[in-house]
Amino acid sequence: MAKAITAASDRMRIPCFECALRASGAFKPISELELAVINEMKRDHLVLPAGADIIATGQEQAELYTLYAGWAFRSKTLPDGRRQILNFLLPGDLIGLQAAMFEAPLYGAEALTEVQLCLLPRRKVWALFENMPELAFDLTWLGAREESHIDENLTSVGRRNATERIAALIISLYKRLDALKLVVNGAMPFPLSQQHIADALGLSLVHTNKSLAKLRRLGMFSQTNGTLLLSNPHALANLAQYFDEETPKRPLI
Amino acid sequence: MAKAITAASDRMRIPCFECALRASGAFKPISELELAVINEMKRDHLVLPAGADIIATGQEQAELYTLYAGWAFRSKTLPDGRRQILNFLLPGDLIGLQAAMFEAPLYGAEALTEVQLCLLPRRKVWALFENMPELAFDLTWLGAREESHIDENLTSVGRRNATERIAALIISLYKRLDALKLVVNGAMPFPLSQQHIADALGLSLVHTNKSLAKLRRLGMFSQTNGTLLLSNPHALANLAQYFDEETPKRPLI
DNA sequence: CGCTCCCTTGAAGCTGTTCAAGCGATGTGG
DNA sequence: CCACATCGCTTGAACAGCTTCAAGGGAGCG
Repeated sequence: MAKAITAASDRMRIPCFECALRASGAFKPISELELAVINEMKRDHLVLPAGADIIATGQEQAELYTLYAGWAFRSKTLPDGRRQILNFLLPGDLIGLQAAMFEAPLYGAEALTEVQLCLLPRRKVWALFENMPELAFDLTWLGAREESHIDENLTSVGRRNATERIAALIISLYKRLDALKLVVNGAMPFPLSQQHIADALGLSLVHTNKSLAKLRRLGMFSQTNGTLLLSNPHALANLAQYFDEETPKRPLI
Repeated sequence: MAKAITAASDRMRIPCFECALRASGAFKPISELELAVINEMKRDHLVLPAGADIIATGQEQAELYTLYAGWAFRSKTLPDGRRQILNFLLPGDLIGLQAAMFEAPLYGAEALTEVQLCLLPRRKVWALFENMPELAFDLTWLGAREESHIDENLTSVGRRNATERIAALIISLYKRLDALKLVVNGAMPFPLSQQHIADALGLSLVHTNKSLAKLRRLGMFSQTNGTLLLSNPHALANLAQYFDEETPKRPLI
């Protein structure tokens, strides 16, 4: 599946008019003009291998990206090395809006699988606000949506116990993937390692492993190399007390 | 200090030209035109008592507010009643941007002290994007700033122990209040109850109490009716491994 | 073959929760 | 003006959820 990566990043040319992601139908319809502006703004199409830094914490002047394919995550690391994963990023998600607004990002973003990124230069963001209010609004909308995901994460880590946290994480990913038409018969791609889950949920690796095993024993789901099969999403949502709906038809920039 | 509140909300008239908050000098300079537009947009100036709902979870079509005076917080509650405070809001902060973008808010916002609010009708938000890109940009900027606060909270709750969490919370409030010129000789207003702290940090009330006592015993700070006196902010920041800087000169809408 | 990465399992111990009780300040109605 | 309720803070004690330490196993790869 993973193609050979020679340099740190490969480049491809994919005009926004031929965007496979948009063709999935999961996104808000868009006018010809808006599409042309986005295409104009997109400077590059990058391919990065799993584990690559998309935004590094030290870095100045981080760019803005749209995740075109693959999974990524944002994280924050304390001086002594403790790491917290803030949220996971799926196709269509914006990466680096916060970083583009400030001088230096306060977090890092990393590719979790091989990813493809649409590069939207940060110095063109302002032009969007000046010339294309619809798209500027969409940008803000996507920022608000990301915030709502972190809100949910924070409630999980603050108020749910280990098994509930894992259940909530899986359900929320399931709903997001489902909206992207990436769930087939209850089976979803699941490239997270147990360490990723632990880092996202504020748990130790060992306890994450045991809680996952417990949920499997309960018959909630099964896993086979990179795929997770949800037998009963409803039961899992109940266990997690998770009832947020994924917002329908979001914009894609 | 607290004036008598007769109805659920009192109304006042404060034109943005006479904004005491802006006069504090903590905010980004603004053009005459922008100020006029904000003044035009501001429909009302509300006074709500402590404990009042600013945004209720069920509510549709929540409005957008700027907190003019007092403290508030956003929170999320699970079906079984467990509550997580997501972040605290101080003067100059926007309330309800996320809610204004979606149909229904996914969280609640509540006054923690008596508050004064500038009401910015949500149906005028779009006009801002169309006519005043500078202000629309500022709106997005403020959204990104709020997200960075939640990022920090999430890292606390996920990866810091009880005393570190409390230390980090106090330091971050201290820095924000300091930027607003609300700290006098290391003394800051501190209206949070221990229950608020517990709900914000994912701790039980009892353990919050004991951890607070420990920090006081360590000589980190002292509390006297609604005021917290920080003896050594640097030591507290070290203990929390908290080193984020409050971004200088933010916009005020 | 040996290395690394990820997952798994057992055991011990600590951090934080839950239960329980009491205290002082504030407010209210008889 | 006192009796009584409420609210926020405090403290002790028992328990449990989660962490840490330790060890081992399987799959993929040079």
